[in-house]
Amino acid sequence: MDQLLDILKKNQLSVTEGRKKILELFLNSPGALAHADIEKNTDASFDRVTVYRTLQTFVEKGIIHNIPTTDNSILYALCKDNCEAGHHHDNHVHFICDVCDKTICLDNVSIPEVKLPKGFKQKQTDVVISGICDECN
Amino acid sequence: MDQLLDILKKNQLSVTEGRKKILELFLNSPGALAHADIEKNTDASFDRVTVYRTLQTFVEKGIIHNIPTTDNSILYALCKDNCEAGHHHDNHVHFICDVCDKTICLDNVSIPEVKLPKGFKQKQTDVVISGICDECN
DNA sequence: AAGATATTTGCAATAATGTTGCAAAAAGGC
DNA sequence: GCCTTTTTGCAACATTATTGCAAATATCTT
Repeated sequence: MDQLLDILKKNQLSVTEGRKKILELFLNSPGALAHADIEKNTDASFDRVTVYRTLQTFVEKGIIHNIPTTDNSILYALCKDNCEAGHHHDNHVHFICDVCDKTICLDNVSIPEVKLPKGFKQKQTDVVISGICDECN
Repeated sequence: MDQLLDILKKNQLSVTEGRKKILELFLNSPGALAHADIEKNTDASFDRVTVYRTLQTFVEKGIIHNIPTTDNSILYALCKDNCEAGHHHDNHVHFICDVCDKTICLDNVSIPEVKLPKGFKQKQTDVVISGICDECN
């Protein structure tokens, strides 16, 4: 029943206040979160270091993944479906709204095929589209 | 004849040592550069602040553009062709090599069309592919 | 080419962001 | 409930980025 515990246990993580709260944030957030967002929304109940380490752990376990940005920040978003195995399958497009500044995972929009020149071996493809999102339009 | 002066003057920028040297770095670099790379390669002849401001100016003028990354760094690369007008047209794919860690602009690989859900307005599309580049393969 | 004006640079101070070691606290197993 | 393992928080430190202002440099004018 409790989705939080479920996810944590599935990944062999001890259930702690910090992890629960941060994971809850992600579950309730429509878009991606930056480290700063998380610090804000946990109203300083955790040490900065804990947030760093929790995010790192979640990425390693495949609970969240990070999204490329053009500024010097890291955005994190929940992995859907079958990422939890340990390796990521984030084959969806990320959208950044220029108006509300939110980043959204467009789970239904899949990454198109890209043909690379000879000699290049392709492993991961990230697509980030910016513009105006449906809510701000 | 001097490409450096040409670019700077076209963009109504005063020609200074710093700008010349940094722009030269970009012209001689096959891939993208991070702020740290630039500081290294100018062997501390400029203040860090100058580098920051120069990069910012170049981005504003459309001489360089920045490339999304999943770590907390900003990569910059020269804009080709007709970016210089002021707004960017970086419709090429960026490739990050997992081995040599270089980022390369694949000018010949164009960004595929992506259909967004209703309500989304698309402005800029960035595609970042990681894997192994032709030199490391 | 020299002076006047506008722009750019470097320094210093400050802020923001990220990392590491270690002892105390909390979680999981029995 | 006790013991072992894991996680947290603190402190100190390292790195990266920003701002104001005076000095230096570039451009313009004549």
